[in-house]
Amino acid sequence: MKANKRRKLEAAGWKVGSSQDFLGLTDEEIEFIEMKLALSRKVREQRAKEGISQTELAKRLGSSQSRIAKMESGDASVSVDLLLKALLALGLPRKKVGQVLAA
Amino acid sequence: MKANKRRKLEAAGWKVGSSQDFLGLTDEEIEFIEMKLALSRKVREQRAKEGISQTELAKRLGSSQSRIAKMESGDASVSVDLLLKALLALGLPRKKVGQVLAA
DNA sequence: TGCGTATATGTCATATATGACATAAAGTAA
DNA sequence: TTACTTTATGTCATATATGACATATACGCA
Repeated sequence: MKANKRRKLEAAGWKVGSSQDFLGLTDEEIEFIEMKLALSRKVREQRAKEGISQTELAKRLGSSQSRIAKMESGDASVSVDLLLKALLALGLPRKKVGQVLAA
Repeated sequence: MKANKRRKLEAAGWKVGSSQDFLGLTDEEIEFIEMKLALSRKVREQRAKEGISQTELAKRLGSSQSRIAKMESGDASVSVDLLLKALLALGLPRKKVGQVLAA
C-alpha cells in the first residue's frame, strides 16, 4: 500500500479510525473502498450533468437528500447497491457503470 | 412486498433472457438485477477456476458456506457489496470486475 | 451399498444500511 | 442585510443483509 494512494483515499473523505487501522486494511479492502469512491464521484458528476438537486435524485430513488449527500461524500454507511441504483436512476447505462468500476 | 416478490422470483431461478417478461419492474430494476446475476455467475466461474470449495471461499471472506451458495444461486438476499468482495477475494482485479458489470 | 465431501435450502438472532427528520452550513439573489 | 435553495452532518427507528447453524440433497469413490 503506497503512501500516495492513502492520501488520495483520505482526501476523498474516507474516514479511518487510526493509522494502524488504515494500514491494517488488506489490498482487497483498499480496492473495494476505491471502487466505492469511484462510484461516489460518478454520482456527483452525473447528477451535475443532469442538472438536478440531491433532493430530486432522492425522489427518483425513493431515498432522501441526506442519504444522497452521504453517498456523494463517500460515507462508508452507503452500500454499493445504492450507489449502482443511483447511477442507473441518473440514466447511466450499465456499460458505463462497469467502466467506472474498472477505471 | 414488491421487493419480497422480486426476491422470490430471483431465488426461483430467474434468468436474464426472461427478465423482460416480469411486468412491474422498471428497466433500471431489471438492469440492476442483471448486473447482480452477472456477478453471481462470475463468482462461481472464478471459484471453479481457482479450484476451491464454497467453504474455502467462505473462510477467505469471513462468511459461511451457505451464504456463498446463496450468492452463486443468485439469491436476492445477497448484496452487491458481498459479491464484489468475493470476486476480489478470488483474485479478480478491479478492472475485470468492472468488465463483468459492463458486459 | 455406504462414506466422505460439496452444495443447496431454510431459519434466526444480530449486525448493518436505510429513509426520515432536524439542523447547520454554504451558496444565490434581491 | 433577508429570504430562499442546496448541500452537509448527525441521530434514530426500522428494514434489510449477515453469519451461524441445521439439514437436505447430490456427487463422487470404495
